[in-house]
Amino acid sequence: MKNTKDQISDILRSSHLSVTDTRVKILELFMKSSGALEHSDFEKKLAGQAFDRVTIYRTLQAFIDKGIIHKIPTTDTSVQYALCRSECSAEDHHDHHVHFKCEECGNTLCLDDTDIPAIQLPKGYAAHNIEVVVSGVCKHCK
Amino acid sequence: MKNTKDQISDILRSSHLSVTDTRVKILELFMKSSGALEHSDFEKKLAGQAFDRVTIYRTLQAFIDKGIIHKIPTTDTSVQYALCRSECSAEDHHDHHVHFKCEECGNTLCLDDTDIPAIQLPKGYAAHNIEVVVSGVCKHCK
DNA sequence: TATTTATTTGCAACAATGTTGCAAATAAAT
DNA sequence: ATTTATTTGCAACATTGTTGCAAATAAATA
Repeated sequence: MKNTKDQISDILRSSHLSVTDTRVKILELFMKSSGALEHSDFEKKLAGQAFDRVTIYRTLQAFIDKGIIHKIPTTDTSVQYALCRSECSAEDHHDHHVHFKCEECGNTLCLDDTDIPAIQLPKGYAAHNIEVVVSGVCKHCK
Repeated sequence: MKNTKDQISDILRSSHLSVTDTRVKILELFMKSSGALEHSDFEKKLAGQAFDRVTIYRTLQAFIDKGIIHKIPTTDTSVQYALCRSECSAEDHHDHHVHFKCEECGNTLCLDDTDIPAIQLPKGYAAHNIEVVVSGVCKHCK
């Protein structure tokens, strides 16, 4: 049974990313978090510690590129990020789960076991990807 | 058969909004457009004409508040807006349709007649609203 | 382990986007 | 036509995201 630091190093190395303090720290925060995180969460959580804003942007983008995290759509200007399940890779994502945004606690969760239903599009439309975001009240807030 | 200007005045008046140049112009652009629009589209389309950036922000917010337009979720920082169907009001929205983003032309469309399927959430979760955004290739680009 | 090479970081500077208060302008009500 | 309420434009500011480049760090090699 490996500790978290080793797990994180493994993830980074298998994605061909150097193991650096910022990347380890950001992955740790993702693993500790129950829900999705956005850029400003990292600025807050890492405040005081010497992590540059720009480095956080670049780290999140690198994680996206490597298929370590994925984005969740929102109706505001924030961008929500969540860890991909272990089966995801840069080439082949299968985040085919529903996202849930709780109106009470504000948290956004991946419902990993809730499948996205098939959708019958009008004639002439080809679907490559389907995003579903449900909002409501989560089980912790009800 | 009413002309567009009269239709627009009616929409504004029935939403208890004064009929002003900016509001009429922005509603016209929505009605002319085949797809969703974002803030920067208005800055571009209205460039040269004397419409303030702040006024555009406030106009879009007012239209949201009154149920004239709705937002469409995205994975970037843009905010997409589209006209609500006539049946929508400030109190009662029924945008229960699927949104489609074409990867070719970049346009985002409301598929007004494509219903959102029921989703079986895990025990303890209550759904209030469901957003579905499909990306792929639209019928004009295929 | 020491050195070289490749990658990553932090900084500065900038661009784009969004917000607020307030006086002037305009629309609606009287 | 005048009063009242609403909306607008401006200025100023806050937040968010981007780029180039030199210094720092990690990985690869000897």
